Amino acid sequence: MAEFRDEDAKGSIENAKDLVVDSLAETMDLYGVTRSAGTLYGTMYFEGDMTLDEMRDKLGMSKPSMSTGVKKLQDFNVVKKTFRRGQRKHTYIAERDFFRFFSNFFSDKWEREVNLNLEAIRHAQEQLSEVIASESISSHLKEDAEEVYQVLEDSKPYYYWLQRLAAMVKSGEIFEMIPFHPPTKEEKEMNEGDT
Amino acid sequence: MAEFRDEDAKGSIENAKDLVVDSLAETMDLYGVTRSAGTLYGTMYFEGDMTLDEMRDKLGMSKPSMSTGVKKLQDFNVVKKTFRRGQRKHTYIAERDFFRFFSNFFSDKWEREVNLNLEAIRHAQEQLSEVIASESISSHLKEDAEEVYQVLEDSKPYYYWLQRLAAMVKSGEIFEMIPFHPPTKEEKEMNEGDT
DNA sequence: AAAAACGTTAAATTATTTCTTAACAAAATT
DNA sequence: AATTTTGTTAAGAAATAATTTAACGTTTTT
Repeated sequence: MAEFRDEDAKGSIENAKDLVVDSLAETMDLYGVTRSAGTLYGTMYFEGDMTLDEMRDKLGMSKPSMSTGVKKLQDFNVVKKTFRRGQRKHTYIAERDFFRFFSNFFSDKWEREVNLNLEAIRHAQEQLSEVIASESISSHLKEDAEEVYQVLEDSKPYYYWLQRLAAMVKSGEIFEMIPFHPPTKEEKEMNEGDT
Repeated sequence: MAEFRDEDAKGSIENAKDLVVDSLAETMDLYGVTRSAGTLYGTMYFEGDMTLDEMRDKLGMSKPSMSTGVKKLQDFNVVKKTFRRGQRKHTYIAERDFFRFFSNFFSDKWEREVNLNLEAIRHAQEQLSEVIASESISSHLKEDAEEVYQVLEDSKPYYYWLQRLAAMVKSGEIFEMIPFHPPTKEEKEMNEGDT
């Protein structure tokens, strides 16, 4: 009989973890990470370091899927390879500090955004400059080119700002700047709709 | 002859815009927005307000695609319906201020992340509490439940912090806090690899 | 009021992505 | 050195997602 209750309790604990794993997966889905990668991350979040075989057993998926999933999560900088003494298989560990998760994930994305777009803008402005400089082109078109040039020029401050933000997030400076605190009354109320 | 140069110039301008449209689309792809929605946004960014038919003509896609694409972008709060006087067709306009784009896009996502996960945590902790409170369960399992409970509890400060960040981004406070400035020497160097 | 135009929804097709099984390459053990 | 064991790559199958055509309801114009 006690045996039976223990089985129930075990299920309850697993169930509780699954609730959170699912919401972590949905969160990552929000940012364009596939649900299965998100589920893998969530699982590793609770299980600590794991081998590919352990992941496969836990998730009931194939080993190549685990391999590619881990790789993807490594690309996002939220999973790292670890050493487990006397363990032949590779082990991997998920970033369990969500502040660092945030930092790694978004600073990377934002840096890529900045580089990507500033480069596109540079090339675009080069082309536009040719049109603007050319003598044998109608003034109407030149004005068009100038207008587009200016629109691009005006967008640069945003990218410089984002670059700063990314740096501050990467360094952790942002976490000093915006301290965390116990939730205010309003914040608590926002999450007490359906008790 | 001048006619011909003008055609070239027109192509150059379109080409320059396309470069940036593509990088905007790739950027949005980075955050999980489909490329075609990103392309649509980029197009609207340069064209100003547009009707569905104008989008269809510009992108060479079907009207329902434009309709659903616009709807998606409205969900992200980066496109709004506008009034164009004496125009029967609906018109839509893209958010052209990237600061506001950032603000609308991320504050929404982050709020959803917070609500989603705090709710999951609340439910999970309820379940775990039952296990912890129960008399007829082995102490080993109770410890497990308590450990998981604590892990969840420890993650809450992150969500409260994210909630604050989202609020500051939404209100624009963050843009005062992290001012934008001309790029520093290092920042410029980062984007002058291939001139 | 009838006809036309517009936007959305539904159904079907197409394309893309994800996942698995199978084959391979690399590493470690015996 | 030979044999396992492990991880990744390749190819095929399955599942998802995106796109289009067609149909519908609504609004606007005449």
